[in-house]
Amino acid sequence: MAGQGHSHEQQVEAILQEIVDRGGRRTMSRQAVIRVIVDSHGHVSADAIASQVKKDFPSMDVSTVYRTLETLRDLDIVDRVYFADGSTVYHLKDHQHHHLCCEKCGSIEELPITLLEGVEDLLLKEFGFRVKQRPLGFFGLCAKCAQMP
Amino acid sequence: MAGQGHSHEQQVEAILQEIVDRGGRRTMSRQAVIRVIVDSHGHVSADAIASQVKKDFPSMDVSTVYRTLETLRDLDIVDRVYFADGSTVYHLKDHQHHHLCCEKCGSIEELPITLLEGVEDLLLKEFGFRVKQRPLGFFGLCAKCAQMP
DNA sequence: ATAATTGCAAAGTCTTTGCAGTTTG
DNA sequence: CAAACTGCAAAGACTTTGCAATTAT
Repeated sequence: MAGQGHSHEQQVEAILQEIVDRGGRRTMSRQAVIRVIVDSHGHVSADAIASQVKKDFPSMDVSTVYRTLETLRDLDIVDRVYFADGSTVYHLKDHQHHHLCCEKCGSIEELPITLLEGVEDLLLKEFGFRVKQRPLGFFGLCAKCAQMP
Repeated sequence: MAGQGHSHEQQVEAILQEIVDRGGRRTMSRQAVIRVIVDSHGHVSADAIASQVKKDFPSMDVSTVYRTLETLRDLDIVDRVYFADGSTVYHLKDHQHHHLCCEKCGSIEELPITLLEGVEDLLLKEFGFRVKQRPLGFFGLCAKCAQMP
């Protein structure tokens, strides 16, 4: 499994290893994509990954990024999240959390996935609805931007 | 189908009137689109609106649906919501609520928008983050589907 | 060797836009 | 009549896919 509190380098390594273990192959493209995801603290768009990777491998095509992303999702290593503002980001699955997304400065702060546990319990007790845990993005103004109008 | 027909009729009328009041024009296309939104209990995709409307007005183009939707959003009558499963729906703004979306049977249940007030207060007090109210969709299994596995 | 993977080009969604003709006020 | 609105076609953003060439094992 992907390592917990180790260096990013090791984490990339662990994920590549997991791909290999499951019959996939170790390639530069995959390494590059995984590196960006790991480095990015857990929330990047496909496009951001592509541009980032192209700095080192200009020949890399977006389709390869999407295919790598698909592979990582199939392996349950990466999760695709659709935010309430319509944007789409990818992040490591062992790094689940909600987000505070500032609409003004674009900053993204992470929040424990447990934040909504109370609400989820209520939905179960009250409606019998079993929520499937999904990282959510709350949009609004961060502390800084809320102060200076 | 004809149960609430009349009150819906009036609601459509009111919205058309509001468009006119603000300088817009009363057209059949708009009336048809608005009718579908009003009838649909508050959550329809652009595509669903288009197919619905085309039953009566086969010549209606999707672009007109999108433009009408844009107009209604500009007038703050309709809201566009991006759900966490990647789907996009439109609903009347005066009818704000969260949703319980069953991944199995596709049912959508409405919840008071106040559901997350506690969480929002916490985010404000704890992080100084001012959440902009947005209807969210919680995905999972509804009571019925949760029982029969 | 041989099966997985990639780059490229093309296609598929969903949504928006330019334009010329039509309709509303 | 003038401005607003519509249909149609085309384009744009984002994502997926077919295929021949490349690469990892």
